[in-house]
Amino acid sequence: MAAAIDLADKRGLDAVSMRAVADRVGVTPMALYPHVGSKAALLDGMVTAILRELKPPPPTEATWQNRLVYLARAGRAMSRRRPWVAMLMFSRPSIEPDAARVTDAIYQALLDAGVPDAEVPRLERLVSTFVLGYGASESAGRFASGGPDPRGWRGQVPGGPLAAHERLTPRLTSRHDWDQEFEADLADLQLLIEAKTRPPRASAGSEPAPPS
Amino acid sequence: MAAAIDLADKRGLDAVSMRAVADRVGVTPMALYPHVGSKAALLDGMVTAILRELKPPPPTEATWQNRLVYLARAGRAMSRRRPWVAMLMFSRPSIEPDAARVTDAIYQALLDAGVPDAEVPRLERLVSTFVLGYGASESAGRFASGGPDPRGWRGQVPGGPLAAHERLTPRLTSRHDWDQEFEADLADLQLLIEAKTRPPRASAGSEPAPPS
DNA sequence: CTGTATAGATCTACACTGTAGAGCATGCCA
DNA sequence: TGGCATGCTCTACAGTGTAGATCTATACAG
Repeated sequence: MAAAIDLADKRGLDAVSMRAVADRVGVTPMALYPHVGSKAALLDGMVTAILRELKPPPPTEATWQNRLVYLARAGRAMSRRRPWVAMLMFSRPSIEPDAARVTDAIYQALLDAGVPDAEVPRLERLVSTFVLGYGASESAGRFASGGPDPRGWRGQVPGGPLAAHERLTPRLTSRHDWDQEFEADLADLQLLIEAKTRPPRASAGSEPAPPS
Repeated sequence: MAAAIDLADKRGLDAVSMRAVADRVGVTPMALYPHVGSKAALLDGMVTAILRELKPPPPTEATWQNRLVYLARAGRAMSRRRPWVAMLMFSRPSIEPDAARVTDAIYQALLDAGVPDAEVPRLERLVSTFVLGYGASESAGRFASGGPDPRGWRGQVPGGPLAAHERLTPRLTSRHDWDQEFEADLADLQLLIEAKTRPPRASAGSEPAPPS
């Protein structure tokens, strides 16, 4: 497992092949199979190992905000250190024991915040999905801005000009600080959580039907 | 492109190989290269095509809430119809023209909601990252619950029992409605956006929401 | 009508992938 | 000493993306 992780860190996830891992362990590819089962299981084991080395949740005495922010930052840090984990984690059930450990910490923070029990699991998924999505976007290239050259959206678009883009141009051309954005997002999510500590109310309004 | 998408729809993304696509087009694998450049470019082209077939944003007369919800639902619907797109989209810069079209619609909705210009791009990414993450989690298996059998987290965990899980057991064992959860998440994000329509404050005080 | 240029498809080949199946060596227990 | 299980190795197969050279059919100049 360690060999596989090291390989992914140094030469990318694509370089993690049975043969490469076996070589690094000093063994024949087929020797791995009794131990890891399959390539998919190997990738699974890699995230499990990473998840396990995620530092224990912060002490209970800290405020729930601090604990939540700590966990979120830890998640993002993990995904920056290993740009390959985020994508893998999307394909792993979040129920497995190691993931459940950190899930539980988030549950706890939300409970301490005063979120009603019925809302806790959903909000946990909301938060963790966002953190994971942010990490994946960063490391897989979705957030790649290409610098201050807005050639992408300025290219002619069939449906006419992009009004909002035009208006926001100054905001879009300046280079971006992704750390800062993440922190701002966390603050907003915190806000959202605080809003849920008050009794829930029904939403209003009629919405257009979604496309099938 | 259509052949590749059809293949992915019917036999999964892994079945999309140069040879398979070429076969379906009635041509030799190498004949594709002058047209698509590479396998990576082919996958890129697939999402581009999907993005392009995403219905045009709803009419401007609708409320911003309706437009936002419409777009979010459309995104999720897309990721349910083609379970392979969400993961691919994480590795595609969101700047490209086709993506920019829907990005612009979200910008517009946020602007109409009264979100200050400086916050709009970030909030757009917050929302779209979540929607994409939700879709990816659903279709790649992260949200796989395994039904009402909580064997996963109930398995012995080295660091002691999972207190919050224990407390939330009744909420966790019941089967889940992911449509409903998505809607609830959207409502929450809407709430968050409304909170940002008030002038941005430097500190993080928590004020109850005044009536609109 | 002929000759040639050119765009596009093809064929072959290479290095590589995950893994099934058979064979082989070593250590433990009777 | 024999039997046996465990763990490793070897070979092989069907598949991958794609570089390089070759072939073919079409369009156009004379």
